[in-house]
Amino acid sequence: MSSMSSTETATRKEVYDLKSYDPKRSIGGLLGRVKIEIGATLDAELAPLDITGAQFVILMSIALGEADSACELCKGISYDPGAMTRMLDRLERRGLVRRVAHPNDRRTSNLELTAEGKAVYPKLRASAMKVLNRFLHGFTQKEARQLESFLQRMLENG
Amino acid sequence: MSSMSSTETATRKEVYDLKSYDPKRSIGGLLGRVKIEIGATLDAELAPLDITGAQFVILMSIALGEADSACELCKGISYDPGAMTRMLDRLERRGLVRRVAHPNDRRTSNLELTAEGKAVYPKLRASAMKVLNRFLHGFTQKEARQLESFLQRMLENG
DNA sequence: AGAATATATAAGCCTAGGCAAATAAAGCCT
DNA sequence: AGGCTTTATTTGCCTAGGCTTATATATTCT
Repeated sequence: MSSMSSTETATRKEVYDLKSYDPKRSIGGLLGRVKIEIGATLDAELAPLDITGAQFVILMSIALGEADSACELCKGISYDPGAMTRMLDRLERRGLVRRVAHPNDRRTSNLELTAEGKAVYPKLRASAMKVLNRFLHGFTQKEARQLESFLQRMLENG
Repeated sequence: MSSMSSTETATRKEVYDLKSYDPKRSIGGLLGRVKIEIGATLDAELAPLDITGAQFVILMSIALGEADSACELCKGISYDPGAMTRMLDRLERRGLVRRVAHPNDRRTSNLELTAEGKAVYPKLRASAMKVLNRFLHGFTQKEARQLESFLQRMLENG
């Protein structure tokens, strides 16, 4: 465990208190703005492919085999089922995704990338990487791993 | 400057490369999910006050004197001007915000919290703090400051 | 097997943000 | 002053997600 600085006491368990909490400079405010900036930059990067940030998330999930049905997709990323139906309609119309009949369960469909979807995937991956690397410019590997660890810990607290 | 580990070379300037990049565990993916989780938790916390997360951001900006017009608000948080007009309409209808004529510029209005808005503000502040502290459970002050610094650096890279 | 329950998707309605065009008021230029 | 540009806000139209209800299919229970 790390040592405590002189401003920390054994009774102070929480990061922010009424005096020190500055909404704008807080982790909450910063996180929101960073997310917006990354999102906007990614959207700009994906615009030539005519793919939105939201579509990017879905396509990546399918490509990585994290979900092979609409329902699993929704669970994985807290997305509304109704919105997911329409999202998949759009991706199917665009020729990137295919709904394939499930052999044992007629309620659901297995989701697959089409040939075109598979062709686009590496570009999506590269775009996301490029954007992230830009925002992480000047970060050492160690710092990046530490940031990942902080965010992971926050998720686990949720 | 920090020293480089054995896995870092002078030529490796970027955090993610094609081999190591795992979209889901990446800082981008984690950031998105943490933002969603914090947002959902804050919404639940604010629900009794009948105030949404989006409204929270606006009210806090006005309360902190970061913006006294719709235009400044939009610039500060990358929000659409049209959406802002309607957002302020809603907040005004709810009696939390007031548009006051600007003495020298008849294009714009100064924004103020009403008495009710001022009364709600401390509750908003406390709610946000509570939510953040929950997600930062187990973080030392030092770690929290480091996370703030990382996010700030990302913003500056944007 | 039959009934009750759970799951997966879809459709309808509502709200809210993004974009573009419209309006109004400043500011500037000469 | 008159005209051009910029700034601030507003409105209409479009898109997309959230919530609720409907429908079809599985699963479970007895």
